[in-house]
Amino acid sequence: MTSWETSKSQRRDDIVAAARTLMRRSGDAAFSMRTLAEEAGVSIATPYNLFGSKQSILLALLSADLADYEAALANLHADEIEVLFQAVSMMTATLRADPEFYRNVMSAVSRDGGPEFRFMVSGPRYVLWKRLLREATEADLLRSDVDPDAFAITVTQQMFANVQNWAQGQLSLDEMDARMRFGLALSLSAIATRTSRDQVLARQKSAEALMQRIWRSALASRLEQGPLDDETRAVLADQLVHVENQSLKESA
Amino acid sequence: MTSWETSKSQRRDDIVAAARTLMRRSGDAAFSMRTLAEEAGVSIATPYNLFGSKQSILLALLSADLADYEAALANLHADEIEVLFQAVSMMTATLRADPEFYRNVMSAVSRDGGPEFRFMVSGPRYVLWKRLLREATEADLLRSDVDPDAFAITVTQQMFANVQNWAQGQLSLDEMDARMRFGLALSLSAIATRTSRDQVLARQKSAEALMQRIWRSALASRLEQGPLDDETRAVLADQLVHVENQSLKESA
DNA sequence: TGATACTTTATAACCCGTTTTAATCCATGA
DNA sequence: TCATGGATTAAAACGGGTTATAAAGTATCA
Repeated sequence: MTSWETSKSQRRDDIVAAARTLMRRSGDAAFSMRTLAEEAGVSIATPYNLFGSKQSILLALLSADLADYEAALANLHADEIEVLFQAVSMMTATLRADPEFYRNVMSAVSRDGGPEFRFMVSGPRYVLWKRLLREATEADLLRSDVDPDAFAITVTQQMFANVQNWAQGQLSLDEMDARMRFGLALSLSAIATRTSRDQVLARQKSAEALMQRIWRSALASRLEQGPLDDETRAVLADQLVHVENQSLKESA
Repeated sequence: MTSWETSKSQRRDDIVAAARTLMRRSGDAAFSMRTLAEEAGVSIATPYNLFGSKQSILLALLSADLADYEAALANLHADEIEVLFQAVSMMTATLRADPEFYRNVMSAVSRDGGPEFRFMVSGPRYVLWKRLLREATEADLLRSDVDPDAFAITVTQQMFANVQNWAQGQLSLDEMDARMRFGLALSLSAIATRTSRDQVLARQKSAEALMQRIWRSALASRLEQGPLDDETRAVLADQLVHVENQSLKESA
């Protein structure tokens, strides 16, 4: 590596570090390319020379963490069905470790998020889930009479949609976790074998109970803020989905 | 309605019509608030006075068509499981009637798409699906031992994610349709009753075959463009998901 | 050391969505 | 007919992402 290249990669690192700082400090509101350049001690043109665009910079932030996530996932020791649910747990744990940061990065990236975003974030995850599901099938815990690609796509899409919904403030982290578990268990229960059926159904029931508990407590805290007018009550009754969303908006 | 109010609603209509024209003419690239104002023969400030923001205008475009969709859905006569799949067909048909328009509007709206978007587009659809699923349950075509809210959320989320993926250019309309059918059938098969099990499984198999056919033809057309280098081949092998996406990008 | 080649810099510009300001229009009611 | 008052207008401005330009800087090689 020539000295030019080191100073270039140094600058890249500076910019990514500055982006992290800004994102963590006060969200994507404070994250303009001009403030980023200032924070990194660099001119406004440099980030464009080195990264090309704002979303590339944000993608660089995500990529590092996602690599950590996958590495940790490789070290799990459990039966092949449990690993699937642990993958969910780890995703939630990753997000919970620094929620504002991830929320800001993910929603910022997916706002502009062209195909690049999908390709870099969703793509690798699809490969990962496909592998996990194949391993479960090989262990005779999932039936093999359903197209593995189709199944993996469905599952991955569900996970991804949930994370995105969380990032956009439509779900609490807890509800995201519960939805992912429920959706996963539901899908799995459609192709579970005799060996794994009970295990999967138990997972499904527990995720279901978790969701119900979350809804009840969201509703309760909504009631504490004051009585419901009729319109709000109707919305809540029909659209429990939005309970979290609304309390989130009001607290913002 | 006073004469002021008629001229106001006239202006609203002009603006929405101009937005339709611009969207259909050349996509969201041509859709700036300044060109919109010009097209509508109105000052830049007026759209803000009447609608408040760009996304409100786009939402107004979507809302009318979604209302049509739901109205048409109310007139279906089929057994309660078939209606679910017909709802998918009708969604696809709606989008196919004017793909560029819907793609542009949806991706533009969901790009800026704050919670408003979700609330107005996804919310009513959730209510709709929940009703359809309840009717199927009451007809003893779905088991009732799974929380209907949780189930409806999962299904709606899947449908919505698929439409969004299509709007963002990651899926062909055909693949979106196939994915929706497959995901729906898979979820239903987890809670199908003895009466409906065969029907649902047949749907699942046919959607699966549909997806495979789409992948094969996408791969074939990709091969016609020239031989695959190793890297591309690896991506395609592991990530069939992106076949459509890539050919879409290249043809753009 | 000095010339070369490449990068970064400063700066201005462009278009975007949005907001603000004061001026202007014009239907309404006296 | 004319004053009133709300709606629309023109125009400028703000901060945003991004790009273009020429000047300044700096590592490499002769």
